[in-house]
Amino acid sequence: MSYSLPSRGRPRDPRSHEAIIRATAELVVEFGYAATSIAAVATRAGVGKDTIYRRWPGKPELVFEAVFTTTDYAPPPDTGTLAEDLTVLLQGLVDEFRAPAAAAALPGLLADFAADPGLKARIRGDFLAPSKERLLVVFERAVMRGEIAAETPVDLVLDTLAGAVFFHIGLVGEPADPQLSALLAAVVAKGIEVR
Amino acid sequence: MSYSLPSRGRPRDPRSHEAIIRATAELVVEFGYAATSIAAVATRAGVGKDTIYRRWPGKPELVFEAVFTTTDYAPPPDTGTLAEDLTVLLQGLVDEFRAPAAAAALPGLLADFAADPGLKARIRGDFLAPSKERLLVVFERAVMRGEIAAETPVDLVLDTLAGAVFFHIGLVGEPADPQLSALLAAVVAKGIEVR
Amino acid sequence: MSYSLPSRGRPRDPRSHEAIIRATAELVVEFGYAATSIAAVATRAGVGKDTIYRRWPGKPELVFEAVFTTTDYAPPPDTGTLAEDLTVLLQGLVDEFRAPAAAAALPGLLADFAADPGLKARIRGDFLAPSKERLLVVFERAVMRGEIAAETPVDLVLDTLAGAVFFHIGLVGEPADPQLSALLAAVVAKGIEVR
Amino acid sequence: MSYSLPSRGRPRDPRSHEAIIRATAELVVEFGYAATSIAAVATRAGVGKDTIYRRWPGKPELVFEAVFTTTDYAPPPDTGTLAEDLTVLLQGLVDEFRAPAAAAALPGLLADFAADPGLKARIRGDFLAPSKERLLVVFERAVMRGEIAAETPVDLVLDTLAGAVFFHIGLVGEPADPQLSALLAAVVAKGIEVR
DNA sequence: AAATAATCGAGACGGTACGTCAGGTCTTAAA
DNA sequence: TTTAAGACCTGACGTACCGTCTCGATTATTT
Repeated sequence: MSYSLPSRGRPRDPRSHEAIIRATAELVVEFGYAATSIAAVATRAGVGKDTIYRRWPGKPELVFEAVFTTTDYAPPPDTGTLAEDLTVLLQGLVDEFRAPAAAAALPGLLADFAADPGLKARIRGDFLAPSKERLLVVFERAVMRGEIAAETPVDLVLDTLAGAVFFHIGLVGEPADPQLSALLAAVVAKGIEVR
Repeated sequence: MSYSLPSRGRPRDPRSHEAIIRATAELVVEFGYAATSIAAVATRAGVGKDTIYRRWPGKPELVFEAVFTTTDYAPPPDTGTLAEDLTVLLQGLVDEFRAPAAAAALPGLLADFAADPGLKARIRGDFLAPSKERLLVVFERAVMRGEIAAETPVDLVLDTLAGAVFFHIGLVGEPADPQLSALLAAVVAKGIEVR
Repeated sequence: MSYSLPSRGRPRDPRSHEAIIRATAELVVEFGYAATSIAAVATRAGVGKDTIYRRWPGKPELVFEAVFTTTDYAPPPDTGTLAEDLTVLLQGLVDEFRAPAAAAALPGLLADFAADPGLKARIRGDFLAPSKERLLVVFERAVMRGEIAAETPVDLVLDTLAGAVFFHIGLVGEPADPQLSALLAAVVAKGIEVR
Repeated sequence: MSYSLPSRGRPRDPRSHEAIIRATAELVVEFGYAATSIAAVATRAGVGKDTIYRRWPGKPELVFEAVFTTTDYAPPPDTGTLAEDLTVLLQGLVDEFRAPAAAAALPGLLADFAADPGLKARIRGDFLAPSKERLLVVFERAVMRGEIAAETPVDLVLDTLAGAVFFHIGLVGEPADPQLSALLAAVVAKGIEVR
């Protein structure tokens, strides 16, 4: 996610970018999303505030990038059954939501995205896009195996999976349950299977 | 949810209480959760700020009460099948989440609750308690009918249902789909049925 | 200085009056004039705020009475010479200004009196009246002794004496100088003597 | 009186400084010292509150600077006699105390300075310093002329003059008497003269 | 080499909201 | 009618962030 592209003049220092991202992630973990101010990020990164605003429109976009840099380019799971594929996929979501920075940032971050009309449209794109691609492949294979119908609503299933994990982990703050992914995957898989 | 109970001295004016609640709900609908300030609520309610702080510890608690005064004491559905019971129950959640004030407040409200350790513990209690009671009854009947196992995890199912609706409606902002409740209920019901 | 006179119903409890005066004097000494609030006085006196407002119009009047209850009905000095009479009179002023409660209250008290048109007119009356009476007698005797002219401006001399003591003691906070009264009296006496 | 001296970053806008000073002086004249709030100053000056707090620690320091910007660098009077020198000097004090802003601000200002231990020490320095320098020169000349003793207590005389004027003009609010300076100067001069 | 231009850290700028506190009035039940 | 208690509205307090701006200085590209 990049936000500008100048050409002449002094080029932007990439070390600033990195320092800002790191400072943001640290502060979010230490103090939470709401208590993380741009000014504090600038101070910790040893950077001027403008250097931040020059690169990101605001806190939501900055924190999003700082927290989700570990964009997983993991290949879609292919275990042979829908339930196990979903388990792997869900475990990825769980891991993502349970990462310290993400866990600390997600509720406030999603709230800020939802509150801004321009950002709201990007929740599905920015937050869920990687998972959706993998889910699509998983579904394709499941359709070919005859496990689910071709018209199974991907978005709704994805919202359900993400919503369940977000609510269970991010909001309610349930302790880590190693069987969560398998349990949820089993329910959903069985729920959408044709027979 | 009440926050005080004095006895001597001038009693608190219930009209202030009501005016504050109404003003809060209006402002949340008009400007959103984040842009609703205590001072603005006080002004619109024709009330001093202290009168608000005397009754509620802060914005989250105030908005929660203002938005969820319509605590539904609806009886648990009893249609005869789990899927239909869940459909009714889910429709209640959808209606609740789609109410103007709730839709405007929920993301920010849940974020503020999640950010405060003291409030986080109350998300399950305050937000989900009514639904959980009804779901428990629905599950009891389903167990008696032999549709689901006795040990079906109520909390996880509830988090899934609420999370799905919150993500789909509240965050992503999908347009109203009259079949959403039925679809989701069918998937989950089938997913947790014993056979 | 009394501010009200009811007649029917429950009579006012004189112990409240005393408790309020004492609490006021204590708080002024402990925290200063500005930091002494009516609410704090009420709490320490074990009294409701209205009981205070029913007897005094506001903080300035209350503190004035609390701090200057020791209204000195001392007779005018009569030592035989103007300089010595003035020394005694001045020592009275110095003692009054150096009393803990008065020292703590005077600057703020005079400021509040000066800021209110209604009270400003009473500075000369309430604060300086007792001293003026005694100074008048002292002057009469000095005139008869031929030390000063008959038309010596009493008010101006009194303002000078009071102003000097207030500035030196109350504002600048000079440490106690036992010779201050004599020194100042000598200067002024010599300054206004006819020869 | 300056309160900060940074070097890096955007320099402070001198127009803000000027606008704040002017707004302060205006408000003090219009509404009095106590009724002049920092917020009101900020609004009238078209300035944020922080811009004020960045330059002055609080209202007393701000008002002091706003009211006494006309620091008189007038040379010490040199008329040939102590009494006339004092008359000129006193007339300067009278003019200063009778200036609209000063008259409106002085009682409250001095009270706030006296109430704060840190500021109290500065009354003699900030308020009286210019007059003291001139009085010292006047006294030196008077000593050389043999009018007064070398050890005449400058501070006490200054407190007396300032206190007299402050009490007579500032507190009691006596109307303008063109002969006041001469009268007071005559008394004090005669009072401290050696013969 | 000189001019142009965008960057950098720093921090001032006008706003807005925060949560607390004081002032002075009003309202209860009890005396 | 007073009392203690305490709620009420108003408005000021001093702090913290917001996102923009202005400074001198630095580092590129363009002339």
